Amino acid sequence: MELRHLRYFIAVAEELHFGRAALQLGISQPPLSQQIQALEDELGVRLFERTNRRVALSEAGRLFLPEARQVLAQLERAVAIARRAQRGELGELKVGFTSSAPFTSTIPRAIQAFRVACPDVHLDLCELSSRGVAEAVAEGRLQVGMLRPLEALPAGLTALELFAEPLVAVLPAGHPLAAASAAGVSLAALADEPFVFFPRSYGTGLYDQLLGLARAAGFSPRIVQEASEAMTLIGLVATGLGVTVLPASFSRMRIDGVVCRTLDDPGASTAVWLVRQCDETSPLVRRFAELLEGQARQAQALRESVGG
Amino acid sequence: MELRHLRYFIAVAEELHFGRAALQLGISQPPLSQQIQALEDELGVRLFERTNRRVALSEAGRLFLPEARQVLAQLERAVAIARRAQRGELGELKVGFTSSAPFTSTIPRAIQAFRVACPDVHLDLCELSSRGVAEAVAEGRLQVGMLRPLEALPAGLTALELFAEPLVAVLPAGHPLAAASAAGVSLAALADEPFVFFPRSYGTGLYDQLLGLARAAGFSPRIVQEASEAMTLIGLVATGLGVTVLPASFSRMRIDGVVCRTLDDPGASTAVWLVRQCDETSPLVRRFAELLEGQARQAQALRESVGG
DNA sequence: TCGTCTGATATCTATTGCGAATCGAAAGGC
DNA sequence: GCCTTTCGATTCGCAATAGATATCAGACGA
Repeated sequence: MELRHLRYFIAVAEELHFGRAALQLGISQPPLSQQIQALEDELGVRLFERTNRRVALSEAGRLFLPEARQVLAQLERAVAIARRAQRGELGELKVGFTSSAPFTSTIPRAIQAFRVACPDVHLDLCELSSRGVAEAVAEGRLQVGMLRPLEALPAGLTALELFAEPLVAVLPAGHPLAAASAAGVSLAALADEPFVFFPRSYGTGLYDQLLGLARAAGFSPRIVQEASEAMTLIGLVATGLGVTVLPASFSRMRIDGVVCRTLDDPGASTAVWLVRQCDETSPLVRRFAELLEGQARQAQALRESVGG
Repeated sequence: MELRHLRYFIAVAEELHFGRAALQLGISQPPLSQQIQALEDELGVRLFERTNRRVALSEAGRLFLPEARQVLAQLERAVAIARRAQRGELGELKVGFTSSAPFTSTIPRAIQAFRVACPDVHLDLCELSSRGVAEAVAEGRLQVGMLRPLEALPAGLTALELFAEPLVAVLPAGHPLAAASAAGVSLAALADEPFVFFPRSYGTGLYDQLLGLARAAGFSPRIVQEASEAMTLIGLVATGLGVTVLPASFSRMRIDGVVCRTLDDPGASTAVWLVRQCDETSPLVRRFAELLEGQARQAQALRESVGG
C-alpha cells in the first residue's frame, strides 16, 4: 500500500463521487477506480458500497476514514519536524563552556536569544575547563564550545573569536597598587608578589599566557597557592594571600576587599572562542554560532560607539 | 511522497548501511540510494550524513525517524481497524426489537453472545412495536429487527424465523378454565369472555392473528379494554377485567392471580423473526444474524432432545 | 423508451522504480 | 607505497504500473 491509496480513498470518501474526487485529485476517473479497487483488494475490505448510480461508505470504510486521515496527519507532523530540525529550530544541542563564559554579558545574552529563536531546541549546557571543552568537542561529546584561547587546539576543530578583553590584576584592597589611580598597571609591578592561580594541569589557557607575560616582564611568578575555581582565587586574594590575573569580565563581580586593575602590558589580553568541528554540518550548530557571532558583533559595535 | 520512502528511510536508519538495508528490503542498493535522495529532495532535508565510507543519521533524520515509524504504526492501526470492521468485530449496530423479545431466553442469550464475540461493536438497542421495527429497518434507521410475524412486511426486507412458540390464554386465577388440568385449552372456550388486548393501531401482528383464530373458532372477541404494554394486559387479567392471548414466552413471568394455558387451536402459535434489508451487506449485520440464528438452532435442538 | 449520469473496463502511453554493471573514493592489509 | 576491499553514487536499460483516452453497461428520470 502507498499513501496514494489513502489520499484517493479520502478524496472519494469526501466527495462520494468518483468523478469529482478524481477532479479534486487532478487525475482522471478510471485510475481512481482502479486504485480504490487495488486498495480494497489489498486490505481485503470493501470500503465503499457502490452501485452504478451512487457511492456510499461501508461500515468498514466509515471506520477507516478517520484512521486514514490520521496517517496523513502524522505524516505532516513528521515532515514538519524534519523541516524544522533542518532549519535548526528543533533538536538537542550540547554546549560546553569554560567557567568564565557566564561572567561575560555577551554569552548569556546570546544563549537567551537562542532560546527565544529556537524554543524547541533542548540546550545541554556543560561547564568544563577550556581544554576539557576543546577535547569534548573534538571527540563529539559536545557540539560547540566556548573557551579561552589555547596554545594548541585539538585537530579537526575550528575556532572563531567572539570578543577580546584585557587581563586584569586582581589585588587585595589594601595593596599599594590598588590605591593608585584607575589607570592600568604593568605586570612587572607584581614581580615580587605571591601569586594564587589555576593549577597548570587544570587546562586553562591562561596559565601559559601568564608565564609568557611574566617572562616578558623579566620575572617568573611565585605561585603560593592553586585553586581551580576563579571565585576561589578571588576569595584568596581578598584574604591577602596573594594576587592573581584574570580576564576582565571577572571584574564585573564586585567583591569586598578586592580591586581589579587593567594590565597594560602588550599582549595582556584574552578572548573567548567559539569552537566546533571543522566538518560540523548540523543546522543547530550553524544557527547557534550565527546567533552568538551576531550578538558578539553587536556588543563590539556598542563598545566602539561608546568608546568613540 | 509515498510510504515506500518512509519504509526505505527506516531501513537505512536501522542498518546505517545502504547495502544491508537494501537486502533487508528485498531490493538492490542503487534504487535505495535514489529513493532516499528523492525523499531528501522532497523534504528539503538532509536525513543522513554519509561519506563513501559510513552512514549516520543527521539531527533532522534522528528526529524524523520516530515520526516516520509513527506513520507506519498509524497505518497498521488503520488497516487493522478496517479488517476488524470487515469481519464485523467493530462498529455500531442499531437493533430494534418488539417488547416481547427480551422475555424469550434465546434473544438475550444471543445478544450476550454477540457482546462477547464482538466487544468493540456498539449495540444500539431500541424497543418498538413489531410494525415500528419493520418500518425502521425498511427506512434504514435500524439495521436489524426482531419482531413478531406481520401480515405484510415492508418491501425490501427479508425475514428469518428464529423460533416459534405457542400462544397462551392468560386467565385470572379464579377462572374455571384456570382450574382445569395443565393441558391446553381451545380458544372457543373463551368465546364469551371479555378480552383485554393491544390496540389495533399499535402495530402488533398479534391483533390480526387473534381475530383470525377467533373467526375460525366461530366468534368475534369482545375487547373491553386496550393497553399497549403486555405487562399492563397481564395486570388487567389479574384484576379480573378479562382474559387475553399472548406468546408463550410471557408465561415465564409468574404473576400472582394469573394462569396461562396453551391454546391448542391449529395456527395458535407465533414466532420471532429476524428482519433486515434484502441488500444489506454489512458484516456486522451478517455476524449478528449468524450468531442469533445459531443460538436459535441450538435452543431448538435442546427443546427437541428434551421433548423426545 | 430514450437520454443522461456514473462507475467499470479495455487499451495504450509515459513515467518511474528497479536491477546489472560500473565508478570513485576511502580504509585496511601486505 | 601499492593493491585490494568496501561502500555509496552513477549510468543505463528494462519492466511494472500509474494514468489518460475511449468505450461500455446499468440505473434513474423524463
